[in-house]
Formats: sequence, structure tokens, C-alpha cells
Amino acid sequence: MLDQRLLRDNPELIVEQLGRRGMTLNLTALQLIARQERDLEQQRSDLQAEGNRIGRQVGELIRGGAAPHSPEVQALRDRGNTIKQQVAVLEEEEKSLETRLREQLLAFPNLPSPHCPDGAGEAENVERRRWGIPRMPVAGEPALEEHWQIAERLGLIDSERSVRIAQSRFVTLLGAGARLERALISFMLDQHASRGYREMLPPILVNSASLTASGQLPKFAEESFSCADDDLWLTPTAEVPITSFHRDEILAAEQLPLKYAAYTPCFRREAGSYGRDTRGLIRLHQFNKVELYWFCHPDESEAAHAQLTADAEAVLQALELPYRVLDLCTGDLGFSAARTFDLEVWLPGAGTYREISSCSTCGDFQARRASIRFKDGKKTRLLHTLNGSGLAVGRTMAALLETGQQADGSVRLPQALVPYMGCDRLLPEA
RNA sequence: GGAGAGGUGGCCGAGUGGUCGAAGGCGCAGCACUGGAAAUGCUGUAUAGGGGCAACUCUAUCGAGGGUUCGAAUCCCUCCCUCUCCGCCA
Repeated sequence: MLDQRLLRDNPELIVEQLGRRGMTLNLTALQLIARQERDLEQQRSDLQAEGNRIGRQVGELIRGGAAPHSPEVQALRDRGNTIKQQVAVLEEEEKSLETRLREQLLAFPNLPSPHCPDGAGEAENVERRRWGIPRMPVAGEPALEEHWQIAERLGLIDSERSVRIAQSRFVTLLGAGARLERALISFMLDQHASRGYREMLPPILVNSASLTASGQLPKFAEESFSCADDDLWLTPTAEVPITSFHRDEILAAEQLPLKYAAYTPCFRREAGSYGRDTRGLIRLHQFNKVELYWFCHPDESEAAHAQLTADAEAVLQALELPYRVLDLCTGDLGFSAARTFDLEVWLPGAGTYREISSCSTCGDFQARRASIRFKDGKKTRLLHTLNGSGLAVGRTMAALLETGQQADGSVRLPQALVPYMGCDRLLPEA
């Protein structure tokens, strides 16, 4: 959420910065609401102050021996009642203005960071670096398979029966496939723990307040599955429960940064993606993800962003998966993010880079929505939040299958996974 | 699911209609004492919003929302949550 004070003091900055995202705004109406709301508050609190004075006077008179229904006391009572009615009217107006103001402020995305490259969309994202040598098809050898072909051939996933259990875009992992998924989750969590992250296993049903705090509500309700009877939703990312883990807290400066690594299943409707990535592990309604999350001091969030991204990259490097890093342009930036580095892993079978992690700094945007602050000396300030996948597990498996595929039909696994899998190769089931 | 108890500041805990944003204690910070520390003493120590250059001041907040009253932490209603016992259950 944007700062109300910014709306009041420097609305041009909002118009200019959201303009970088391609939005055209006119804030005059909203500013008017903000101003009216403040005037009403002033009037109301003045009236309440008078009411409080009258209340005290009545108390003093009665304790001083005045009859509770003497004309003197009665006059004060009448005045008190009048004030009460006036306050009620003002309060109602004030509340409706406040609600409108908040609704609109909640619908604005974050301001992009000054470092975020300008651009209209995906095509203008800026590649920052590459790691590893992408595997390419070799002339004379059989074509490289896509991960879903390998997975089906090796009996690692069953998509068709999953439709019977749920619907399309759900998969069931089997045998070595299920084991590999579990191994990857353990491997990622262990690696992050060794780099200073505290492991967390949060609830994956979250309430509306939690989705609002991290920015998925009110604008993106159609992206999440809901259990409407209970005001609970299936979390679309661990970012949601982790943000709200510290909602409404004031942390000590010495506690910062707080770094969490959480494994959760994630649930997304994937509305509007009909027909895209329909096979395999790339785009599912339910997928596993290990999420990295920092709560940090505002002065340190830029360095934290680099570190968090490096921590996610370290997983890819340990798994020997070539990737590139994109600096998302303003037009491709997510709602809550001020700046985002996407990690895209190379998929040799598909012959393309695919997003496998999105590492964002949100500045104080989520902290303001969630009211998460820290003590900076005597002052209480909003802290900064950052999140990134470390990594999306299904997509990691897809990359491993495509990268490790061998001419004999088996899949070679990276050394780092051997302790977790108990083997260095996936073989066709006998 | 049934029965009962309860939700007060960073924590414990008092407070059943009036000057209570809230006693007391713990914790924390500053100062004094000390060679230094402990102990002790003094002072300070919630959040949000409005006004003011500032000192400061006004309003709201005692789980949430509503009601009664001139006045509510205190009385009434609804909801949420926690705890104890019973039942059920991985």
C-alpha cells in the first residue's frame, strides 16, 4: 500500500512513478477525499473533546453534591446528547471516506525502484548475467526430449489419473518422481538453512487479511482458490503466510534481518492461461515451492535483494543447472514488487529459458499493508520485505530431467542430490 | 461437538460506571552512587491519527463490532480467539 502522506504531500511522485508501470492516473478526486477526511476528523475530535469536558463537569457536580436532575446538570446532559448525535453523523461520513480512500490505495501497485529499468513489458526486461553452458542438441544424436516426455517414459508422473482425482493441471508423482520431489525439497531447505535461513512450515490455508497484507487481495482474488465458508484461501505462495507471520508486530532492530525458508504447496487458478504449458510440470494448479523471505532494515534492503537472489542462484549452481538473470522492467513488475530479478533456467528439451524463481524487494509496501515495524532507536518505522523462490520444485525437476537426459534413456542427476536420492541416475522402471 | 473459565501496556497483574491510557511488579533506557560492576535510588518507558517550528496539545484504542449512559476497561448484545474438562480424531 502507498503512504497516505505521499498522496497528500507529493501526489506528482505517485503519478510519475506509476506512470513508469504504464498507468495513467488522475489523483485529484482521491486527494479531495483525503483532504475531506482530514477535515472531518478535525471537526469530530474537537466535538469529542467538548463532550469529554462535559462528562467531567457532570461528574464533578454530582460528586460536589448537585442533584442528578437539577437544571444545571440536565442542561449539560442535553448538550452532551446533542454532541453525541453530531459526532455520530460525522463519524459515519468519515468512515465512508476512509473506506473509499483505503480501497483505492490498496488497489495501487508498488512504486518501482529507481534502479528498475523502464519498459512496457516482458520484451524489455534486461538480462544481467548468465551462468553455466546451456546444453544444445548435438547433430547426429537423437533430439532432446521435453521433461514431460522423459517423466512419462520413466513413470515419474501420471497426469491422466490426476484429472480423475482433481481436474486438469494437477499431477501425481510416482516412484522415483515422488522421491525426487521430496529430495529436492529437503536439499533446498538444507542448503538455505546452512546459509542462515530459519526453516518454517506454515499453514497453507490463509485468511483474507493475510492475502491483503502481501498484496494478492483485493485485486487478484480470481487467482486464488477459496474456501468461502470459512474466509480461508489456499495459499498461492508461501510469501503470504510468511508476511503475516509477523503481521501487526513491532520488532527490535537487533532482530533484523529475519530470514525464513519455507516449503509449501502453492495453489493458483492460472486463470487466462488456457492452452499454455498444458503438459508436464511447468504450469499447475498445485505445485511445491521453497520460498526465501527477508524482513530487514530499510537501509539494507538493496544489499539483501542481491543476497537473496544469490541464495536462490546457489541452488541452481549446486544442481548444475545453467540459468540467466533478468532485471524485470517496470512494465513486467509484479504488483507488490519495487524491483525483481527473475532467474530463468535453461530447458534443453524445450530449447528455452523458463522462469524458476522471482526475487523481489517490496520496500515498505507489504510492511505498510501488514503493519510490520521495528524500533529504530526511539522511532517506530516500517521495515522492508523481500521474497524469492528458492526454488519452484516442479520446474527444477523439469530442468533436471531435460538437462540430465542420456542417449540410453536414463537421466543423470547432479552429485549434490546423490545423498538425498541414494543414486546418481534415474532408470526406466523394469 | 458438549460443559465451564477467560481475553487489560514488551511481560505478569490490579481495576465492576466518573479526573483511568490505566495501580503495582518485572523487563528495558537514562541519570546518580561506584575504581568498575552488582545492589540501591531517581527519572523515563504503548500505538495510530490530527494541530504546532517546538515545548506541547487534541482524539481514538483495555480481543473485534454494536448498544445503554452526560460519562464505559467496568453494564448489555453479537462475533472472534485462548485455556480447562468431556467426546471424537491423524
